[in-house]
Amino acid sequence: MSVILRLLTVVGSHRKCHATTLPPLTFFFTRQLQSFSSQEILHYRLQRCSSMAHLKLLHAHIVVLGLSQENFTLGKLISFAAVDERGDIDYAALVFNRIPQPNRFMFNSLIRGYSNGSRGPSEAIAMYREMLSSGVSPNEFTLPFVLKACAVESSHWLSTLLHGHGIKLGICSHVCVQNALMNALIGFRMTSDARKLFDEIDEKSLVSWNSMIGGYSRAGQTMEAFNLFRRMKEFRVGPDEITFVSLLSACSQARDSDLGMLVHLFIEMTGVQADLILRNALLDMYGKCGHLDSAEKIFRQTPEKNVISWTSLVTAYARHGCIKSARELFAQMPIRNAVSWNSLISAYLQNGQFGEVLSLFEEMQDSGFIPDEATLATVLSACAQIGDIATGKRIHAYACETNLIALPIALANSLIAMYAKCGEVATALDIFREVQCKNLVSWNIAMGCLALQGCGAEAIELFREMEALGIQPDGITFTGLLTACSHSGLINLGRYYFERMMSVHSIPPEIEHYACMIDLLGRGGLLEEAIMLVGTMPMRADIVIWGSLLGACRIHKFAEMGRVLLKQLLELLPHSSGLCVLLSNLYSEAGRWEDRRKIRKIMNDTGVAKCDAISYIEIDGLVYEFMVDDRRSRWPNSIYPVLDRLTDHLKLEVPSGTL
DNA sequence: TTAGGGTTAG
Repeated sequence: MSVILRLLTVVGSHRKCHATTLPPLTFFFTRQLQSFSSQEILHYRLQRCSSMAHLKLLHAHIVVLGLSQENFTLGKLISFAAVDERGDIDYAALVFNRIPQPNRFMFNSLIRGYSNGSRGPSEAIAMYREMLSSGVSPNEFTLPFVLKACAVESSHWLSTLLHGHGIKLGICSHVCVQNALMNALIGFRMTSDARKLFDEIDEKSLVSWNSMIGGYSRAGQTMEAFNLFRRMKEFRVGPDEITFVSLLSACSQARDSDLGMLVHLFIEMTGVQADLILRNALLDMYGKCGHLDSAEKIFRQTPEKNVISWTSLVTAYARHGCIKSARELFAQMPIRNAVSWNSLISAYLQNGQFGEVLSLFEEMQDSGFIPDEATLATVLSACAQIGDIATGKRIHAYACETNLIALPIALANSLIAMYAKCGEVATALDIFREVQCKNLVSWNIAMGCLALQGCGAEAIELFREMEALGIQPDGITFTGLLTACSHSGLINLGRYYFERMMSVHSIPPEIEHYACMIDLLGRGGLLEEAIMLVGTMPMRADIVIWGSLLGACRIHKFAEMGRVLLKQLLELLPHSSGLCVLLSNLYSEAGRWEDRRKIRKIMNDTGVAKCDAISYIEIDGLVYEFMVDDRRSRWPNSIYPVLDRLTDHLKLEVPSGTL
């Protein structure tokens, strides 16, 4: 039968080309064809369908042959339109909606199509509901697709309900249903529950192993992923290319090139076919781990690269300081998408080239690419850094236009940060209050920004609100809270929260928490307590800590203590420009010009350069960049008298020695 | 009578 069916294609093509003069062999098979019904031939052609145009032609045949009521035939038609990547789900739905009593196969095809689609999986769930209300019973083919839709929609309660349906229908023992339930839990980040389910699967398939290894990889649990990989051997299950992709992804996230290289070796030893996805995963692993030569080698050896191959290498260059190479490679890309643009744009953000971020954003739109949430969040971050509130507001308006119902939480958080850092604290708080599904990041941003803007009391109030709502804080929350205490001079409250952070919330203090506390104590004149705290730190004090301490010495006129501290530190960190500048300033204030000259000479001789601090100001929608003593001719002369007046005003307001 | 699940870039 299959031989004859294969030959049918030959007959079909001959009919097109040689309608009048068929060769004798083809003529023989044409006679054989007569033994098949028109319906059988149609089914065969539907199975071999190659495009929507082809499908529509076959649909016309169905109508002409009077088979419009044949559910089996229509099922095949719907299946192609709904499921095949060359299909059209709307066409499938159109046909489906004209069928008086659609069967289970048709429902399953549409649910599968919707769960794979880019328009969102809610239609898959709606179709499942319609299936139930039509009295059509789901089977083991139905549940995996609805569960997939649930995982994307984050409908944990719905997946629990479906689990119940599965038990009632007696299909939960099917390995595909179990894998789908496990994958839903992985999607909800309930990795340990997924593992329990995995352990309960009697006859695990390769997909079960790959799903769980992939789950650990996505959760950043690298060791668990590798432990499970080792156990595959005990169960006599051989890995495939998908197993290796998940393992490499785990290595990339952990920046563990040793493990990654072992996986590479294993791939070569097992002789698994390295397809494009696996090559891309290898490229990404080497790129993220900073092995640019190996990443380039894989890139060169990949014959048919896709946009992911190119973007992975652009990202690798950008993240390892080769921004010029990243830009050049980006220019050579034969195909780009929003992710490629975002990769380059965020590279400039990380590099502190905020003006370049904004011009690339313009270029991206001029090239016809639609910015997505990640683009907007990156550009908002640049706006926040340079105080470009005008562009920030334009992005806000754009985001509201394109997200008619609600702003995605990550974007809302970026907006809160942008407004707060640009000084519009009230607008930032309005957005924060309006966001329905705030996450911990939202609270941390709002609190941190209030603290930095000097609104310490408001930040502390926000923390109390958080506690009252039962939201568990993290280390970042406490950095904001302690900064708020420090900037408001609330020494006792700072001590209280620093202690509670460990005793109540079990959060071990990191170096930034110590820095806040030392700053708080130093500003309060409690130098001795601050120095003692440095002594109790489980990690080495960094330049920020010493800077806080030295700053306190300057404010409180402990000049001699500062100089002793600094000279000792300079022996430990001779190339620290920050320390050299601090010492130089201390000598200037004490009028010790010769010592100041010496330290400046050391800086010049040893190549310790003072980093130029760039400031930005936005006036009437234009962002101006300037440095200390910056008298470049492009600024209007009228700016200088204003700056001088501001400096005089500050000198009157701020205690001497702090300016 | 039709068929299914797991993987890569910002």
